[in-house]
Amino acid sequence: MNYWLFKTEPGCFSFDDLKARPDMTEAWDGVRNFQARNFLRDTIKVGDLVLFYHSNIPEPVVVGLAEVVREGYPDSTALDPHAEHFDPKSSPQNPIWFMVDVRYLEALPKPVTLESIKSNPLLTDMPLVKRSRLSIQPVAVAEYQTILAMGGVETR
DNA sequence: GCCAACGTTGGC
DNA sequence: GCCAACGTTGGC
Repeated sequence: MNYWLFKTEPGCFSFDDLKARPDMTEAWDGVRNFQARNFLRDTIKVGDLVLFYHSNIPEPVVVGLAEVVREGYPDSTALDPHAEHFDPKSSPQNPIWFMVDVRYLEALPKPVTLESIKSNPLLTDMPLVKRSRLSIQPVAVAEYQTILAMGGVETR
């Protein structure tokens, strides 16, 4: 079991969008960064838990939790010439880009802002804090638990 | 909307 | 294989 932080721009695909369509597939397309791709293709497994993060807004924030329900498979938008993120170097025989499917779990009672993450000494090693632009990031167990506690989630 | 950080591309 | 140019991300 591993923990992750997935970034999205809520104007593009928000946590509420995921909640509204819990059985949706192919939602997580368009990741075009090799490090993130490697996580999607090789490391992320069914049952892994995801912190859902909204970026590129006035107050960036972790809004909720999701669960991986399908492991890495080829990103169809890379193969579609009409898609925004089409990559001509990708092909069905040799797909370059991958995505996973996630399912809505729950919203954090108290969303955890980037500001509060940055000011927590327990979280200084997170890629998020080190100003990485990585859109798919691993999260340590202790970091995950810290953020859940900050978010007001009762740990069982 | 600005701009710093940083990943990618391509000329050499 | 270096590195300058360029494009994108994302906080502010």
